[in-house]
Amino acid sequence: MFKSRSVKITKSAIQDNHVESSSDKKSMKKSPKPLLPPCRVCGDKASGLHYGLNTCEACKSFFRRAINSDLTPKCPKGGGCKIVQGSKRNSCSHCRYKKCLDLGMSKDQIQAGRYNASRRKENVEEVKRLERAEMAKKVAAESVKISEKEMDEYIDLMTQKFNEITEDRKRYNQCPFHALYQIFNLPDEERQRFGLEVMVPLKDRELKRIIAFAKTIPVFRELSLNDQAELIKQNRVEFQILHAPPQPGDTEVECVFSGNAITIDAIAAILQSRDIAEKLFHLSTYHSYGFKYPEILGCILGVSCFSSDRCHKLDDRRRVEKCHDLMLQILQYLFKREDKKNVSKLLMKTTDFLYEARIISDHLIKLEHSLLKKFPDFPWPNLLKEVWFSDLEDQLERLSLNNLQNQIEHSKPDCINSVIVPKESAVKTRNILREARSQFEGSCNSNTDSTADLESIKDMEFVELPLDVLENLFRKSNDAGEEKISRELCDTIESLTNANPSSPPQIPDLDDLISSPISPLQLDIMKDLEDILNDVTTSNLDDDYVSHL
Amino acid sequence: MFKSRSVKITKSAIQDNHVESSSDKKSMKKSPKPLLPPCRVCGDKASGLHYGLNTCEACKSFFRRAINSDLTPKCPKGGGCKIVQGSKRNSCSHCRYKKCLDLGMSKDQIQAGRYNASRRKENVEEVKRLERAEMAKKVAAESVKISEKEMDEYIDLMTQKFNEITEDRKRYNQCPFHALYQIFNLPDEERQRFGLEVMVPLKDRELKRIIAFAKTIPVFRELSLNDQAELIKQNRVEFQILHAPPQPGDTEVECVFSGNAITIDAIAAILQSRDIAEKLFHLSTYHSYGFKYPEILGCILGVSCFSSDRCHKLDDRRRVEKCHDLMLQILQYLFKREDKKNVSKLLMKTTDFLYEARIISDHLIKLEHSLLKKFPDFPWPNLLKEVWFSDLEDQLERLSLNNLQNQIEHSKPDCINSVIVPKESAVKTRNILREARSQFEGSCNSNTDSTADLESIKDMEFVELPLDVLENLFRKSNDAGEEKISRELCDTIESLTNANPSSPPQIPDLDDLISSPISPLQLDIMKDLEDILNDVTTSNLDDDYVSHL
DNA sequence: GAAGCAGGTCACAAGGTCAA
DNA sequence: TTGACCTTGTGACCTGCTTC
Ligand SMILES: [Zn+2]
Ligand SMILES: [Zn+2]
Ligand SMILES: [Zn+2]
Ligand SMILES: [Zn+2]
Repeated sequence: MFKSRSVKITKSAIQDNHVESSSDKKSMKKSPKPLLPPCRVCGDKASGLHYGLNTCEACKSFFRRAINSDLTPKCPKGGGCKIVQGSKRNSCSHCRYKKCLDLGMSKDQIQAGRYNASRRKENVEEVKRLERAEMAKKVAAESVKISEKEMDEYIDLMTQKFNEITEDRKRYNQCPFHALYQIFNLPDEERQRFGLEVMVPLKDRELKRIIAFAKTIPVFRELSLNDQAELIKQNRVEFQILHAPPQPGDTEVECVFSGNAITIDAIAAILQSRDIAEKLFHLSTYHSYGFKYPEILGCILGVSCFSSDRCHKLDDRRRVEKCHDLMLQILQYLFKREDKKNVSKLLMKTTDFLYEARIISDHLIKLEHSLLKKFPDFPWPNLLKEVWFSDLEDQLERLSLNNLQNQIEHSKPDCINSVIVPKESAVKTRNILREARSQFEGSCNSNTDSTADLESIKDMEFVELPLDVLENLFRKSNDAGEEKISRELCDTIESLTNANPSSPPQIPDLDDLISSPISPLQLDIMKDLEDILNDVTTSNLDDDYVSHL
Repeated sequence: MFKSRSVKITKSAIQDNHVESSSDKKSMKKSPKPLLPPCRVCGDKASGLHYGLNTCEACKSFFRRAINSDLTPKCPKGGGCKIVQGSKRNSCSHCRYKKCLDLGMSKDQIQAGRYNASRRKENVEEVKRLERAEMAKKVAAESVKISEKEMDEYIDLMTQKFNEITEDRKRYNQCPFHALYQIFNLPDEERQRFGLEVMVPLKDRELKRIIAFAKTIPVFRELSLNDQAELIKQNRVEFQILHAPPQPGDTEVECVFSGNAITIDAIAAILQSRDIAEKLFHLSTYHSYGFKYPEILGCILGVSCFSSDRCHKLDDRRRVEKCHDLMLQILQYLFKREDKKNVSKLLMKTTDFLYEARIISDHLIKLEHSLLKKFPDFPWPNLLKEVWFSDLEDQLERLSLNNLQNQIEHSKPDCINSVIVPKESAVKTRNILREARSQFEGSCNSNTDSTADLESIKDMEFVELPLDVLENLFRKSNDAGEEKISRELCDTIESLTNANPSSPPQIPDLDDLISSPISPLQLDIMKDLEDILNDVTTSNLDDDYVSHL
């Protein structure tokens, strides 16, 4: 963890700092990972796209020489020579040349100049895909011990519960999951509020369905209450997507959500993003792999219940990860049981399926936050408010801890006294601190950074925050979290735990779901976030800010 | 103390954090399409006007660098390097530079600021034209697939041109199409000649209108020049009927032709056939099916431009038929677009409509021939003479090869030494033979044969021709045909095809087509024609008619 | 104020160099 | 012969200015 430090940063200092930072950027840019898939010829680290193929420097030079010489791709040993990384790639130049040619290297495949956005994206996507495939392999390799009979039991259990919650969903919540987000498209605020009144109880019940499902999994029940709460909080949106994934429509531009056909344009409008709409539609392609049967969807839901990569506050992360492996093993067993031939393919598809659902859920969470901000005085149920609002905190945390901390560690620790965070986060930071009755002290300076090498942030504004302030903030947020985060959620989970395990926990009636209205003072501050952006530039961070603790 | 240090945040972190996804805003910005023709230098996607030429970013940058360096346009390899899209454009910078200069790129061609409307329109027009040409190529390559958007464009195009030629027709040729044939009813030869002098330029212009219309159809332009000429020649009379079909009159025995009401008796007298007059009048009944709107008539004209069943010398008959299908498909789409319920009924009506027009046109062609024969020394425009006269040849050929030859086969071959041909053809035969410096031998016996199976020739006079003469004749006619048929027509068509690909070809403008405008005063004498409808005499065919060719 | 272009920038690849 | 490193040309994207 960080040590508490307090450094006064004047505006001029920050200006200087910024100038320096640009030179830093250059020095940092020499090292940045190009993020390329490995050399297609030998598997070594690729240096770029050469003659139309991602290859290493060695293979690039080799091919250049090969095409300018009279080297033939005919191997005297028959052509079966393996071309792999290291000195082995030089074992047979004929076969190396042949492999280059077979993979499509050619002088008229040359690409000059910069990458365009799509090309870069392709590379990044492929690296990610490879990484995911690697992960899937690892998981398959180190499986937890569980008998087939037990796995059958697990599958039966989850299938049964899946059918139950699906039935409940049909009875009480006919509308597809995107209905909530349609509220944004309603013409006036009155109607939007009315839409909320309809939707919010459904959302609340949805959360309870998720809890009910998770609680039927024995290993889930054995986790600490905090961990159960955290897992449900972090995976709830994904769960909701996976519970009823879209099915292919009659036409290419249509998909069926909960029985309702809808066009991609409509979804794009509702979700306010064409990219996400396309990803959502792509989920329907998994329908043909059997991702529609209760057994398979139930198992996939089971897997998703144990995704720990978004969780930050787990009492026993290792245990959760083991459970996750277990569920994957059960899914693999199910695939094997149902379709022996395609197990590995189906596992791959599952990985992709979950990954895509995750991307989509990230977006949906943002939309939910917008709702919270737009209607801070709406009588949100405690449970919903807690879970949704907690996401905001988590988002900040994730931002700060996972990325900033990472970056800070790569620099000399004692040379750092400030970080640049997105303006928006700075505002949230301050608000959260205020909530915690803390003092927000010190100075902030906003600037634009248009030369950022990452495309998506080129128009974004940054705020420079003294590091100590951030550090305290993170600790504060963490400490507070351990005390009383997710009380409502824990209570709900617990109340379902007490039920007789032999008879599945009852899903409460709709009437019971709406809690008494609350005065969400905490949320008020979120309302004017956008307006406060200006203040940040001028307000001073107080040096004397010392956290209690 | 600590030194200042900034740490930049990674892209993913910021994207996750950004609630109002900026990518949405960008996707909104993405929608306005530049819509430009491809790079003139390399053919890649152009980004705008650079140094006076539509080029891609690459060629723009290249030229900028070239003029600021000591690069010469002298190629060491002789200058024949092809500069095309992709990595090939970098194969020879000298030639690339030379091509830039040759195409007129230069520093003083630069233009800053906005497009004016006209140049933007030029660009859009050219892109559309190129797209359509692409489509036309596709059609040629056997794929008759066409999108609705493309069909809409075709319809717009044809409707627009239909309106144009209709306007032109109104301005220069107020008289109905049958006015020409009224010449036969003029009392003396002097007036008939005068009538011809008035009518012939109008007919000439009419032909050019047809050419102008046909040339706007992209798939038509893609046909070989010979095929274009042949189609226009064979379908011109039909086109003329379809362009302004009669409209229902106030009474049953009246019809309105180009605004002039006329009785069926009068038409029968003019066309020298009551049967044809009735058929012509029947066309007016299609008025109620909507065969009066520019969209529909335009499309029907489009269909009629590709009727290949009267053509004998097509380079690529299959392609023409494909085009015909395409036009029918577009017409069908139009019907569907305008009136979903009656599509098949309307299509049936179209077929009938076209068939009846065809019958009528067969008759009108005969009348035109009579004119040619009656006034062989009239200064017929080359174009008209060629087209009209060629019809005679064609008619002879068709008659002879398709029908007579058929007759011959059904008889014992060695018992035949003569066949019966229409008298008219016999005359032509002799003329053609004379032209070809052949000997016309044998005797002719004239008789009438009203039982000929072809409707159009049932009232015609026949002559008996020795077989060997006919055979020689046919062979001669075929040989000559392939060499220099329709030179004038081809020239006219070609003159409307702008060959320069870099400047957008103009859609043929009718005003360019007419050499000397006709004084509308001349049209006055046509009024007198109405009164002189009494003398319908079958004038004798002149055997001594020798065509100048 | 939007559209549009010249010029700048720098990520990118081809090809050259040279020590191993 | 190989491959790490360097030089040079390229082009996707951006900025600032002009024009409408
Ligand atoms: Zn390699
Ligand atoms: Zn080998
Ligand atoms: Zn170009
Ligand atoms: Zn050259």
